[in-house]
Amino acid sequence: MTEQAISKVTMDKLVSLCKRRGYIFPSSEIYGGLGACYDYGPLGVELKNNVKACWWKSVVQERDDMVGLDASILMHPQTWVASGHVDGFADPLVDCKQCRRRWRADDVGKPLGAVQVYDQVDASEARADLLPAAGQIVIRNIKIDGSNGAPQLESAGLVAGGIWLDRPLPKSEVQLIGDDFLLSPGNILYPNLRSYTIGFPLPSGAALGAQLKLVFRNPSGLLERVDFTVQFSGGVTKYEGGPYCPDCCGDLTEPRMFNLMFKTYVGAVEDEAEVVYLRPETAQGIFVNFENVLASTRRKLPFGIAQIGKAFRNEITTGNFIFRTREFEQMEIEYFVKPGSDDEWFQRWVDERLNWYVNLGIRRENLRLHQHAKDKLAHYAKDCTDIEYLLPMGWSELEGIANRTDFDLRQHARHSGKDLSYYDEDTKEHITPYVIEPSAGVDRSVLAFLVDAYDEEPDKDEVRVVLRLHPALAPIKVAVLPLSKNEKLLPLSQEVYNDLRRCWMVQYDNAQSIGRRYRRQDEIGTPFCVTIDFDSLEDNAVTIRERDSMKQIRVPIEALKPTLDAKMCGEPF
RNA sequence: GCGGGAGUAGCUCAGUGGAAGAGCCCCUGCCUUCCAAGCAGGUUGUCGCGGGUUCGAGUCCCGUCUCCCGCUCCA
Repeated sequence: MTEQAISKVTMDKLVSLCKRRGYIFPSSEIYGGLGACYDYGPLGVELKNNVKACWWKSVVQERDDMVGLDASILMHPQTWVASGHVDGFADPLVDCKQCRRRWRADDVGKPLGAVQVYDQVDASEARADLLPAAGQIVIRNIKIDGSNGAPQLESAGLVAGGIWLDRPLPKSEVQLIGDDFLLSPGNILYPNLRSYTIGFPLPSGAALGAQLKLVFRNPSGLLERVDFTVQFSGGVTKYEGGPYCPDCCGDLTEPRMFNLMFKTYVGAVEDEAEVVYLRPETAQGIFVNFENVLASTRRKLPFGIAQIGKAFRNEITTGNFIFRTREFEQMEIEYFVKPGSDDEWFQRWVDERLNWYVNLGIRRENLRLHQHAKDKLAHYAKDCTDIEYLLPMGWSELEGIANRTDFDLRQHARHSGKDLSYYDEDTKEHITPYVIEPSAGVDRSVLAFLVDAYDEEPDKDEVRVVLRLHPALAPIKVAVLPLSKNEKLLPLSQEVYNDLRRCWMVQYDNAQSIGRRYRRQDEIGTPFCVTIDFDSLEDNAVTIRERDSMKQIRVPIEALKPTLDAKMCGEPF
């Protein structure tokens, strides 16, 4: 069922439906659009508001330990210095000239340093005990520039070369895997005070002055490359610099800076005005208000602050409809806990948040948790688990739950000079709380709810398209449909419509055939249709038709509201 | 930014240098009866933009803009 359902929905179909029915439009479309910006149409804004309302209800209204906040988008510029965004949120990027892949300059490693080539190695210096263990360095290749080195490499001579790494690597993590000419168990690893020399036989054809490339995997699993010139006198060779493409070891372009924070100016005269940023995350608005909330609401640990709001990131690469946009909306919680209880609360929030999606109708098998490897964590995080959804283009992150430790509060205390500690009355001491941050994307959630709800089923020669949205999320809860446009049905239909619309978003539609109107409501996800027919004029009863099963029940008009209410709260149809 | 794809009706798309089209959608009318029904009508186009070639360009050439997908990161 799942595989089938997923295979039915494609981004193209969904994008088309969204535009056709008024969920989501490309931004500024009459001017040709603006990349990666979208506008929520009449139905989209309802869905999005419902998603936010369900979240707010779940994490604020129904909890004792949470309060809300709505901080401004523009904040004091120092905020972003303290948070690390000014320094750390500008990505220098490089492109590989060979394979065209793009990398963060940080990720491609730093130059290895000098290379020495020896003309002779005394076998007694071999330190086989240092060759070892877990696989981190892999020497994969050595080439002679300007030729396809292979023929010359077949008869490796007795001469040995060495690579001198400026960055020493732990011995226990060093492994030389020599499945080609380069390495054999006899290869030599010289430990040095601050570096290693890895010995290897030079190809016999490598003449004095030959240009060599050494390519190997570094501890992160990325390729690194050293270019050097053979000098049999034992001297230090020329070092070509780097780094190189971690994927193919091709040459990279110069790093280019991309600032991921949108800048703007406070003050009407631009060149005298102060630079401020559009916030790249809502979280900092919570941290800077920690003391205000604490003082005004008399909270005790553990407690949390929830916020929904726009955030802006000048992404280099956007795309995938509303999944990755430069302007987006977040639903964030900063949940403050006593240090030591952070691991437990972290897990509780992961469970809590996962259940939220499931309770709103997303199939569990289309969700998964992804725990970040410790060495991939952001600088502020001790732990991080993503909630991922199986979108048509693959598993994609909807929400990240991070253990941010006390990093943010300490940073803001330091930069602002204010005391952001919490007085623990149990232990009579001041502590800086740890914080668990469940941070969800509104737009991504909307997309996931739409994708998961989208269904097609055969209907004679046609296909019935249904958005099986949870009633709490559906933009229109009820459609009121007179069976025909006959005037006699009008007064009662209007009466029912006007009564219901005081409770829910209701649509009135008398155009075209009843079947067509049902299908239209199915396609926009309306869970219930109420039909007024000629019998209604006599018996004061109407028909409720349910979206998913297309089943119908007849109820007295006076029982209509409570019946619909019960059905929307999950009573079986 | 690099690579690929695409711009023709609200949507999906066809269109061979010679009158801008189809299906769906939408709207109006008829119908006393329940799942995109039928019948009769109807609206909707700077063919992305600007040049050029040509008697004639949606079609060929050049330029340009925009959007989509992938590559990095993240909500």
